[in-house]
Amino acid sequence: MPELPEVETVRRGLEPAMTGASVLRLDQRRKDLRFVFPERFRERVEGHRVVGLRRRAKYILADLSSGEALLMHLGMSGRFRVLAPKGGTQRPGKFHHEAPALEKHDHVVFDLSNGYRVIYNDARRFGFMDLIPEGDVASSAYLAGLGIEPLGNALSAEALAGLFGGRRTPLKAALLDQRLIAGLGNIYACEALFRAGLDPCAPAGILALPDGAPAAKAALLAQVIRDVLHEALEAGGSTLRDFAHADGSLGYFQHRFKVYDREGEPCAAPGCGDRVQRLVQAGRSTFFCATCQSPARTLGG
DNA sequence: AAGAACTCCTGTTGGC
DNA sequence: TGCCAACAGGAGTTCT
Repeated sequence: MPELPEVETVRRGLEPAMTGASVLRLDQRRKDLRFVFPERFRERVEGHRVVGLRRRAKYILADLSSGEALLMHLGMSGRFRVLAPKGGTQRPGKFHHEAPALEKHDHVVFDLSNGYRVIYNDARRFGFMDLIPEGDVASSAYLAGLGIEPLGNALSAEALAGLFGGRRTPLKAALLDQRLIAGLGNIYACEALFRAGLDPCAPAGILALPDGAPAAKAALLAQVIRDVLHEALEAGGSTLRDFAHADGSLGYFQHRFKVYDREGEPCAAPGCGDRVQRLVQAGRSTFFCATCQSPARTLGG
């Protein structure tokens, strides 16, 4: 499920349960997810406090008092359930004795000193976890090559032109390339291109002028990427109130996508009248409106 | 060396 | 109802 807004929503949901609490017990219920768990995983986590919870791109990082960071990636189907302690959060050490039985694909269980229980569930097991010394996190193979965070000021017209300039790979593929922009996935790549009126098949290099300066559509694309991510974050955040029962997908279904997964439906643009089409790029479905995102409009903007 | 194809795994959906 | 193929929000590796 997770692209950047979903991962950030999950991080915020985990925060009250994990930040400041110690991991009393870690139950690792199989030897691997996408990769084998780190050596002595349980021993290296148990007894240590979660000093902070961060996010980089689609990774969640729990900084531990041991000096290591627990790095977690949700892959395609990873999700967390957060079970509140019986009697509320003001009763440290009280466990939810009536915790429901574990479910299929529950792979890791964290029991925390504040009574919360956090369960990682991942049917497809494309997710993974690792432990990395704090000082090596930024230079780790996971994070070192990641591109810019798309939520902040780093995503500017100039940045887009610099990253995409000269590339002949399709715009859609460039948006999915985590080495360029870190955090976009298939949904928001489709949605952003629709909002910007850009042809997913157009070469990424059109965002830069011949002299390398950003084209007008680079500013537009940067803006709509930020917009669509912020809107998705708000949709996720709106459900955070009862995140104690969250499964990570909360907020997700509230989104109303303009093109994603809407093949054959009318284009959402007023007066357009065309229908959303689907094509496959680099093995992934691209949804778009051939009228609103025509090559002519793409070049014109 | 860029870009596309293939790969991991399981669950869901849609067609017949 | 069963059966089977296609597809799924990610991303590393392997090909051309």
